Parts: sequence; C-alpha cells; structure tokens
Amino acid sequence: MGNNFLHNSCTVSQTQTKCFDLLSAEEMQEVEENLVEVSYKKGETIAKQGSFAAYIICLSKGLVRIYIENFKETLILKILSAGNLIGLPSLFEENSVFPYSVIAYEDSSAKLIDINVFRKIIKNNAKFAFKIIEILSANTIQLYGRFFCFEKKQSYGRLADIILCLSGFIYKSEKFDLLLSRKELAELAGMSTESVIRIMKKFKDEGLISENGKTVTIIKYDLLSKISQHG
Amino acid sequence: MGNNFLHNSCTVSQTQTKCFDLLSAEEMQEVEENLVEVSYKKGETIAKQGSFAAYIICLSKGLVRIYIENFKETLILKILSAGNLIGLPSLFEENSVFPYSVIAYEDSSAKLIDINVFRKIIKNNAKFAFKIIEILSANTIQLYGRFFCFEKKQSYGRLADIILCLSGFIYKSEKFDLLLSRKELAELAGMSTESVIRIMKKFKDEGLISENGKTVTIIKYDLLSKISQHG
DNA sequence: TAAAAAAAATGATTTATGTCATTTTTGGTG
DNA sequence: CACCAAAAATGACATAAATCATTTTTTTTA
Repeated sequence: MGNNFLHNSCTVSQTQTKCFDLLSAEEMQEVEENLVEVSYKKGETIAKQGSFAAYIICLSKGLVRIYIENFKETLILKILSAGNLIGLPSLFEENSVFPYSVIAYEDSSAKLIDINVFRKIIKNNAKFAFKIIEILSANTIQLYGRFFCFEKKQSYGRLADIILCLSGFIYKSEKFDLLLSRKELAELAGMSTESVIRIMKKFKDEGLISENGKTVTIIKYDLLSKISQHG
Repeated sequence: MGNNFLHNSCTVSQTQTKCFDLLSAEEMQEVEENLVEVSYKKGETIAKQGSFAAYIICLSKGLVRIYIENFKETLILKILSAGNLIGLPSLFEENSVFPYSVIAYEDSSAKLIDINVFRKIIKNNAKFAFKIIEILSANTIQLYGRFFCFEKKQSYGRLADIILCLSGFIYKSEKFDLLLSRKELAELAGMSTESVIRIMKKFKDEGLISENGKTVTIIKYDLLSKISQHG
C-alpha cells in the first residue's frame, strides 16, 4: 500500500550520479574544467556544516556519513557510498552553506564540482535540472522514512535496520566485515553505545547473527527482518 | 555558525509559490487550463499516502498537515499554510504516488495542477526547474532541523517550539486562537496527549503562557524561547 | 436543554533506554 | 613482547515519558 519506503531507518542513498549523462559535450567539458579530485583518509572531514559551499561533492570512492550537529549533539542523516552527490541542498543560492557535515568512514575520494558551474548548467539544461529534482525527491522520501523509523521504532528495530541495510545495500552480502565501531553504530541507529552492545549481544545470543572478529554474518534473516519491521 | 535551522522542530514551510512568476504566458495558460480548484472542509483528506499522484497541490487557502503513517502510527512531517506547493517529491516519475497524506486542519482550498503538465514545464523551463530545486532544498533543510529537534530535544523544548512556531509563523501574533486540540498538538510535537496536557499546565502555572478558552497568549517569550532552544 | 460524545485533566504505574562506574578484551606500537 | 589506549562488555541505577484508568469539563447534537 505504498508503505514500503517506511520500513528501514538506514538511509543509504541509491541515487547514483547518472545525471551527467544528460550533459552536452560542452557542458561536460565545463564541469571537468571546474572540478578537482580529492582523497580523504578514514575519519577526515569532507565538508563542515555551516561552512561556505563552494562545490557539489561527487563521491567517487568510499563511504561517508552525513550528519548535523550543534555544540554538543550529533544526528546522522544518512550514509552514502560511491556514486552519490553531496551538497545539493546548498544549490539554493540564499543558503549557500553546507547544511550538514560530511566525514569519511573509510578512505574515500570525491570530485568537487564548482557550485556556480553546477547552478549555471541547471539553469540552462532543464533535463539535467529535472534529474536533480528526481535525486532531491528521492532523498527527501528516504529521509521521511528514516525520520518515521526513528520516531516509531524502538531500539531493537532500528539496529536490525542498520544491520540489514549494511548487508543489503553497502556490502551486498549476508556476511561482511563490519568496519563501524559500536559507537558509530550507535550514532547511526540513534541510541547509546551501551544499548548497541546489549542488543548486539542479544542478537548473537538468540542466533540471529554471528560475529567472528570483525566479520558479521546474518543467520536468521527473516527474524531480523521481522524485528526491523517492528521489534 | 550555520546552526540556526536547527532550533525549531515545528516545520512550517515558508516557500511561497513565487515560482509561477517564472512561467511564460503560454506556460501559465497551459497550467491554468489543466488545473482545478477544490475546497476542503476541516478534517478532510486532501491526499492519501500511497495513492497515485495525478497532480501537484498548490494550497491557496487554509492550513494543512502533512504526515506519514503505517497501519498503526502517524508522524506529522510539517504543517503548511496558504502559498505552499504539496507533492513535489512525486514529480520523480518512477515514484508517482504521494509519499505522505495531507489533511486539512481548517477549511482550506487548493489548486490541483496536472502533474504531467508540471513535469513538462520543468523539462522545458530550466529557470522554473531551478526554482523548484530551491523549494525542495529549503524543505529538505527544514526537515533536517525538525528531525534533529525531535531526536535531541526533550518534550518541553519540542512543545515550546510548536507554540512559538504557531505564534510566529502561522498566526503572526503573540495572542492567537489555538484551533488545534491537545491530541493534535501531541502529534505535532511527537509525544503523548497526556504529556502535552501536563506540559501546557506547567507552562501556564509558571506564567509562560496564558489560556483563555481557545485563546493562547505568550507572556514570557524569552523564557519560552530558552526552553525551545533546549529545555 | 438534556443527553451523549469528545476533549481535557489527573494520578498511579510501567518501561525503554540513557547514564555512570567499572572491568575485560582487543589492537596497535615502540 | 609488553605496554598503552581504545573499544567492548557488564551491572547498577536514574529518568523521561508512555500507558492506563478514572474523573471532570467542554462541546456537540438530537
């Protein structure tokens, strides 16, 4: 009944950067002339909330987290893997700062595209603009889902979400190396580190998952899904 | 430090429908030929989550709430007053259903614009498309703020937010007729009805606000703001 | 205007989850 | 290899806010 998008609080954007296909040769050239490719080490800051957004970030390798923060707290909005655009909301001219911070979870690299070039192309290429609208829309809808889950699911469900999401969308396997610490999982799932530890233990005790060093294996996928749907 | 958008969990979109200024005479005519104006009574459903989005809704009068729901729970995403566009995320063609439901808080009316006409114009008028991108971006940023507040503020702060927001953005006065029930306030602030009742009582007991029938007056604006900022 | 229904109020109780303090384990490094 | 620091684990305790049950007040409507 159109509710599918509500069932996972882990927001891994899947909106790949296919938009560039829609550029003309000249436009593509202009983009390439106004772009730098930068590498980031694990833990490095790629963009800082509140700082001037001089570019749109096109993540070409790695995994990053997008989060907002105030002087004492942090909320992760989503995690993004290669192929995603970062900073689109800053296209809005009167608000040309990053509305969030971006940090690399693992060694990553990104193409930084001059935001004014990006704006100019949008204003001249309506097909491209429509694609950007699609990407923004998809992101918005996904954010609705995450918001809903954070409000309505309790901790077991949210953590199950994260595990399923990492497995399904990031590592694409039921067995994967979990490179996130309990603290990072906690931030992602919106709970305390201790809660993550306790719930992970319970998942292991009940045979839903197993953990061998850093390697996590999902054993009872169906049960975990059930918990995710509302546990 | 670019954190201003984090300080209120009440999402009243202010993105007025100035976008239509950017249409040519012919485009405007096409819009007008593919538009119906509809009135809604208080409590009536304007759009239903999951149903086919055949149009973009341009709210011309009234106050509505946008919310997502599953079989048993509801989360209000924002409240919108006249001048706002509803349904933009459905422009995304592969996802042409409403991602949320819309209900009138008070008697309202709206122009329903054929979504395909809207799409066609976007694809041909890049300036218009850019404006839509701006609106979507502003909405996204506002949603980030609401999400953050919902996660990080406790109930006193969230309810203070709602009161300040109704006063400042909707009724534009420190004294206004609160036409929302405690239950509706609770849904807006993401808490139980009983909690709203208790907190309202406390606000009244401490002289922050007064209530006379339906009329609410904000007395200690500064203190209420302080609570909103984190109480 | 009385009866019925809905909304608001109140108090007692429960509960999920956070916080804090401490211990154990793991992993990196000189 | 031993040492240190970070991460993980564990248990006791605190607490914000939900839930439930009941009463009072307000609003609707017949």
